[in-house]
Amino acid sequence: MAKQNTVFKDAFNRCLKLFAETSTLPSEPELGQALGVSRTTVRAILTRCEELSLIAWDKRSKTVLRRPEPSDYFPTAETDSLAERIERSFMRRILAGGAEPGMQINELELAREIGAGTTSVREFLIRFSRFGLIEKRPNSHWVLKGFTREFALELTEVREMFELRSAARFVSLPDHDPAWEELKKIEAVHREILADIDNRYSEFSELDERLHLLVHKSSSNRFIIDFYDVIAIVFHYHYQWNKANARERNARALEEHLDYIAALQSRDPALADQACRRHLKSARETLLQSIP
Amino acid sequence: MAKQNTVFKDAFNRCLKLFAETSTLPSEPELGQALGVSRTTVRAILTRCEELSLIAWDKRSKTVLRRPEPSDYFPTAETDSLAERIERSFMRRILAGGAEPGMQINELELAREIGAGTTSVREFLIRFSRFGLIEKRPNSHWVLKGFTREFALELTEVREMFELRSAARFVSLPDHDPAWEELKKIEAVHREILADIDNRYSEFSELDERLHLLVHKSSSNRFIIDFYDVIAIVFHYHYQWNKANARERNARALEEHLDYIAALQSRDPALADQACRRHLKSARETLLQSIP
DNA sequence: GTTCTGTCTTTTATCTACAATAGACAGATG
DNA sequence: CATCTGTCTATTGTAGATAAAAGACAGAAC
Repeated sequence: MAKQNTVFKDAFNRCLKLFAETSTLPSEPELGQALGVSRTTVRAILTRCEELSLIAWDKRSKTVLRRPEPSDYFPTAETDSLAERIERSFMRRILAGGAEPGMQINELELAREIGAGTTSVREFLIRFSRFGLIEKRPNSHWVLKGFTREFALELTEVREMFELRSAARFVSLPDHDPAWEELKKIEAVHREILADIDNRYSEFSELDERLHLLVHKSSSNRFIIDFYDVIAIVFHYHYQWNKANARERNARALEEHLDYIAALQSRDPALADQACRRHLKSARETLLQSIP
Repeated sequence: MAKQNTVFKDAFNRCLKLFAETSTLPSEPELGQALGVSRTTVRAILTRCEELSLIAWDKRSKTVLRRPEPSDYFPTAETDSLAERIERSFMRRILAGGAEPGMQINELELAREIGAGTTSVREFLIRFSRFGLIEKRPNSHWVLKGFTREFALELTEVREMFELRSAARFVSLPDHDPAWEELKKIEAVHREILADIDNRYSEFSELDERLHLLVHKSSSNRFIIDFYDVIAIVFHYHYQWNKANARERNARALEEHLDYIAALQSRDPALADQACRRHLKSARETLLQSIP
């Protein structure tokens, strides 16, 4: 195989969901727009729909013939891009399987294990190297630096610098900036989750990312915003493997977030700075606790 | 060709220079150590030396037969790794040739122009993307974001945060830290260059990198240290294409460096902070002046 | 005349293959 | 017995090939 057709399969699945709403489909360019793919892919989707007798298609007329059934969809395992699969496999490997710092990483072995070509794995490692967890020895292997205490401290040091700076920028945003609107929405979701914390505490992870990314974005600095990727991936996988006391931890973090949000909304730099520091401090402690 | 033998060629050239000093060569492992290559490469070098009648080689005895001549060396053009060649070509292209922001970057075209395979170019672009000058549209082209005023401002904002933090860390380094020794050496070179500024002003660029990297390293933070790569590459190429008033600019910067160095040596955090700010401010202005 | 479709070309994503390089091991040498 | 050399194997760096996806263009349809 040269290229996986995951774009096609994923867009196909998303397209079937559209059928629930309308009986006639829009034009090819419009569909492409809606699904975020090119016309070439749209036509491939339509062709397949026709083959499955899901639609009747003749030039501009496209009529839905029947509701899609579960068996019409591609299995979700096939809709993930190769890069996503590699990332997941790799993270599982280095987080779950005893990954001692200093361990060597072998491209070929990794590729075989994941079932991908070496090129893809290699490109993944290059992209991943900016997270500071691995390092290349030229003409030789990669070295795993490990998710250690030092790593967490270095990460949070930069994170704190960046977020404090971003928060300071945030409070001085003009009133009409859409960030205020988004902040309100985020606040509302916080209250919803807190009201039903026992059932919904696990939604915190996603919300956390949404709030902090919003703050970082107000820095208008590509390096600060890009760095948030590092934070996001670390916390994302961190939440996945450290579930001890998740309910209480998340409840407390939600409260801190609400303080932080209120401080931002006050437009008072000193208040925002304080609230930001408080929250970052406890976020750091939480992260450090999970590291042996 | 599968892999360029630039490691061999470069090590071969460096090996010939060793001949000037000794008439008998050390063992293979020792040579490998000295040249920073594996034994396999050492043996390839020795084999070639033997072919050229440069040495007599029988097991452990390796005697130099004659001085190497210029024609024995590989041309320097062949000793650069492919990655270096790609970087240079690419930088020339986007800095010299009218590189408007928003321009599309074509992997295949770039590869043909540089005379490399697409894989290498692709990997270069992935690595390079962390410098914030290009961005990928998945399944489609790269977009050049351009060396703009905003870029320079965003870069310097982060640089200033990082360097101030590093300088603060520097003054609290223990007395026996080797950084103090290196700082002294750097100071001495500054004075040497200033004493003969008319002839040696162009050596400033390299010295600048040496000093700032030393400061950044004292942060002991991989993210701060890694970010210095971004600064270094920008200033490196910046110096190459903005030579107007280079003599005066560099002379002034050298003086500022000396103040900065003295402030660091004073171990006084407030003094260091001040001197650092002053120098960073003028470095930023210099950079901005060169952007239209 | 604008937007759509049919067709074709270009470019990316990925795999496979192979030379360069690193590295391992056993026997040789001092 | 420690270090070196001869030999062999494993892994990386790079090119080339190919299917998927993007996108360009002309003529058709509204």
